[in-house]
Amino acid sequence: MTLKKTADDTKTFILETALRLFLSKGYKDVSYQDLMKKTGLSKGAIYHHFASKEDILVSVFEFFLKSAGENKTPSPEGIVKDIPSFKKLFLDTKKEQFNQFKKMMGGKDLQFNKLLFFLEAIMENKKLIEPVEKLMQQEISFLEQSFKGLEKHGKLAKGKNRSLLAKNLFWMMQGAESMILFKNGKDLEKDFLNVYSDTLDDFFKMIK
Amino acid sequence: MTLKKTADDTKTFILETALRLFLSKGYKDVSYQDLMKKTGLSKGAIYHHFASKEDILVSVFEFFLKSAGENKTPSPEGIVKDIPSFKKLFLDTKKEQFNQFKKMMGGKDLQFNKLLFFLEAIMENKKLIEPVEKLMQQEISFLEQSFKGLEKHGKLAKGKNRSLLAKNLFWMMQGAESMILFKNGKDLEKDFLNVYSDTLDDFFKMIK
Amino acid sequence: MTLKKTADDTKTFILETALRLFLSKGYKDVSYQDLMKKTGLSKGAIYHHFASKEDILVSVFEFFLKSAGENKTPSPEGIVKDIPSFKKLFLDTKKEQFNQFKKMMGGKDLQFNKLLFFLEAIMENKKLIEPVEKLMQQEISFLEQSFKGLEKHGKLAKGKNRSLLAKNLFWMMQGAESMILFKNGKDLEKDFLNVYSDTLDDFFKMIK
Amino acid sequence: MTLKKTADDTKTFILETALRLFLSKGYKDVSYQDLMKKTGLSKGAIYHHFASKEDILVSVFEFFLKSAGENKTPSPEGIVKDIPSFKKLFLDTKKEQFNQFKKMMGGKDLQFNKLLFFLEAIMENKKLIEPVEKLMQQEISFLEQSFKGLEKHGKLAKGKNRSLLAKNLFWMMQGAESMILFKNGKDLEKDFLNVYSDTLDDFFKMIK
DNA sequence: AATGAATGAGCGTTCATTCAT
DNA sequence: AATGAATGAACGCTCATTCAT
Repeated sequence: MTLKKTADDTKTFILETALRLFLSKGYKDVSYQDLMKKTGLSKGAIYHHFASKEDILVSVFEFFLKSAGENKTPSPEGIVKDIPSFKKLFLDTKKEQFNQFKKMMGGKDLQFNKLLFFLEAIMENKKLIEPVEKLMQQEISFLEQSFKGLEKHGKLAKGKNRSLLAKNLFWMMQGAESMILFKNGKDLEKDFLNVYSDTLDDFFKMIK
Repeated sequence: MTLKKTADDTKTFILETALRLFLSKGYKDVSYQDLMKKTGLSKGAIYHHFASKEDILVSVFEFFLKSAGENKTPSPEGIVKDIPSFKKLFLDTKKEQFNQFKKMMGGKDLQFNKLLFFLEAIMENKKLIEPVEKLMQQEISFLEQSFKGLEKHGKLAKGKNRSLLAKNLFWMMQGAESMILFKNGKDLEKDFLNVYSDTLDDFFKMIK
Repeated sequence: MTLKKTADDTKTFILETALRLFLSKGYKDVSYQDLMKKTGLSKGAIYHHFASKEDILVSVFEFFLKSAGENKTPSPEGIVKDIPSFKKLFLDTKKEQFNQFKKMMGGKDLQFNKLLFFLEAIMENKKLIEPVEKLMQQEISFLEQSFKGLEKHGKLAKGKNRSLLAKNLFWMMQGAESMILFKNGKDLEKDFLNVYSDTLDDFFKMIK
Repeated sequence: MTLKKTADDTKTFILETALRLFLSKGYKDVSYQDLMKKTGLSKGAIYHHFASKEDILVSVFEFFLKSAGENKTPSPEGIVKDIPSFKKLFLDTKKEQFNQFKKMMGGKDLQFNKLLFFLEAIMENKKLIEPVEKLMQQEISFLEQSFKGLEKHGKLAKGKNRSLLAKNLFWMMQGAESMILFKNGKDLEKDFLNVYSDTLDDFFKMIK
C-alpha cells in the first residue's frame, strides 16, 4: 500500500475542486487563479491534466453526472407501496443526494446553483445538452416507476398515464426548486426538503 | 413632430440593444465592445447614459419587466368560460408576448434565454430578485383567475384549491419551457407554443 | 445694486473651487467630474470660461499667488524692534495667511498640501516656476527686513549678512513645514504655528 | 557562473526601470505602457511579478531606500576634524550618492525629483511615511556626529546643541536642494554640489 | 508530473476635450 | 452663458493560454 499521489488522484482532485467552484460561482466566474488557489497546484500542472478551461468544464460535467448517477435506488417500483412510502423514498433519495453534494463541496456550505451550472455549461458546449437531458430522463423514470408501484398496490387509479404524471411532477419539482434559488434562505438544505415535501403533497391533492 | 434624437431616445436605444444582447448571450458575455458595435455609439457615450455595466443591467431589467408587464390581458376571469377558451387565451397571450419580444429583438432572431438572463441578473444584483418574483406571481395570478372563470362556468369542480393549481401549472410550464432551451429547435416560437399547448392538455388530463 | 451673477463671478467661483480641490487632492487627481460636482456647473460651462485643464491650473495658480500676496505686512522693518516682536509679527502674519486659506477652502478643512500643488503645477507648466520663486523671494525679503529692524535696535550684531540669514531661516522654515505634511497631525494649523515658533527659537539660539 | 535570467533578475530590472520613471515623471504619470516600453516586457509579465501599480510603488520605494542606505560612511565622528574635512566628507558622500543614483538611472540623465516621488508615494500609501522619516533621521544623525567630531577637535564651541544644529542644517540643505528643482539647470549634479558647498559655508558663517 | 515566466487580447472604467444647441 | 451628448485614447487590471525548464 502506497501513499504516493497518482496522476489520477490529481486529476480527480482538480475535478472536485473545479466542480465545487463552478457550482458556487458559475463557470464564467471561476478563473485559473481560483483553481490554483484552491488546488494549491500551479497553472502549468492544471494545464498538464486538462487542455483548456472548456476541457475542465466538460470533464467536470461528466464527473458530476457520474457522481449524481451513482446513488440510484435500484427499484422504486418494488419499494413504493403507498403515498407515504413514496414520499419517504423520494425524500430519502434527495437527502442522500444532498449528502453526496456536501461531501463534494468539502462538507462546508451548500451554496450551490445547479441551474446556473447547467445553463453555462450548455452555452459553452452544446455536447453537454444530451447528458443533461438523460439525467432528467432518469429522474422522470424514477418517478414513473414509483407511480407503477402505487398503481400495483391500488393507490393510483388504473389507466392513468403514468409517464405524463411523472413528467409533470418532475417539472413542478424543478420549478419549485428554482424558486429556492431566487430566494435567500439561510438553510438551503432544509428549504429544499420542505419544498419537495410540500410539492408532493400538493401534487397528490391535485390529482385527487 | 420632430425627428431629433433626444437623450431619452438614445437611452432607450441602448437599453433595447443591451436587452437583446443579454438575452442571447448572457450578461457576462456581453462587453462594451459588443454594445459599441451594435449601438454604433462610443464607449464614452454609453457611459454618459449609464454609470456602469451593472447600471445597464438593472435598467435593462426594469425595461424588460415594464415591457413584459404592458401586455396584460385585463380580466381572464371574465373571458375564460371553458377549457378551449382558456387554452386560446393563454396561447394568444403568449403569442402576443412573443411578438413583443421579437419587436424588441429587432424582429430578427428569437435565440434568447430568459432563464440565464434572470439568473445572471440576480447573481449580479440581489435587488432584482423581488421584481422577478413579482413577475412570476403575476403570471400565477393570471392562471388562478382563469381557473376562477372555469369554476364559475362549471368546468372545474368546486372546492378545488385554485391557487395551488395555478402555482403547479405555472411550474410545469416553466419546466417545460426550460426544456426547449436545452434542445436545439429550428423554430423556437413554434416549439414554445407547442409545448404550452401540450402542457395545458396534459394538465387538464391529469387533474381529470 | 444687483444680484445677477456676472461672468467674472462665475470665473472666480470656478477658480476658488479648483484651488480648493488642487490643494487638497493635487492637480492630477482633480477631474472635470470633481469640478462639476463641486461647482454645480456643467462641463461645457467650465470649458466656456477656461480653455483646458492646464488653463485652469495656470489661472488658479495666479489666483493663489494674488491671494497669497494680498496680505503683506507693509514694513516689517518699522515694526520689528526685538526678537519677541519679530516672533509676534511672523506668527501673526502666518495666522493671517491661514485665515485667508481657510476662507478659500470654504472655512471647513485645512487639509491642503501646498508643496504638492507647487510641484505638480510646475511639472505641468514651466512658466509657473518664476512666480513661485518670486513668492519665495518675497518671503525671504520679509525676513531680511525684519533682521534689518532687529539690527537697528541693537538686537542683531552689526555686519551680519542679513540676506544670508534670511535665506537660511526661510529654508529651515520650509524644511520644518514639509515635515508636518509627512506626519498625520490632527490640528494642522496648530502644528504649523508650533513648528514656526520652535524654529524661530532654534534659529536665534543657533546664531546666538 | 550562468547568464540565465532568473526571476529575481527580472523583478529587480522592473524595479530599476520603475524607479527611473517615477523619479523623472512622478508616479501618477508613469503608466504600464511606459513600463512595458522601457522594460520590453508585456503587461502580463509585469503583473506576474507585482500585484498592482501600488505594489510596484511600495517595492520601488523599499528598493530606493535600500540603495540609498547602502553607501553609509561608517563613522563621521572619527573622520571630521575641522570644517574643511567636514565639508569634504559631506560632498564626497553626496557625490557617492549621485554616482549610485546615476548608475540606477542608467547612467544617462539625472532629471529626477526626489521630493515629488516622496510626496506621491506617501499620498498613495501612508505606510511609506515612516521609512522616509527614518531616512531623514539618518541624515540628521550623520550631521550630528560630524558636529561631535568638530567639537572634539575644538572647531565647534562646547555646549552647542549639536542635535539642533544638525536638524537645522539638514532643513537648510533640503530647502536649498528643492530650489534647484524649481530652476532649470543644465548640469544638475554640479548645481547640487555647488549648493551644498555654498550652504555649508553659509551655515558656518552664520553660526560663526 | 509540475513549475512559473511570459504573452497578448480583452475587460470595465475614467479622462480631457469638442461641439451642436 | 450654459448645457450635456458624444468622442476616442488611455488607464489599471484579469484572463486563458503557451512554453522552456
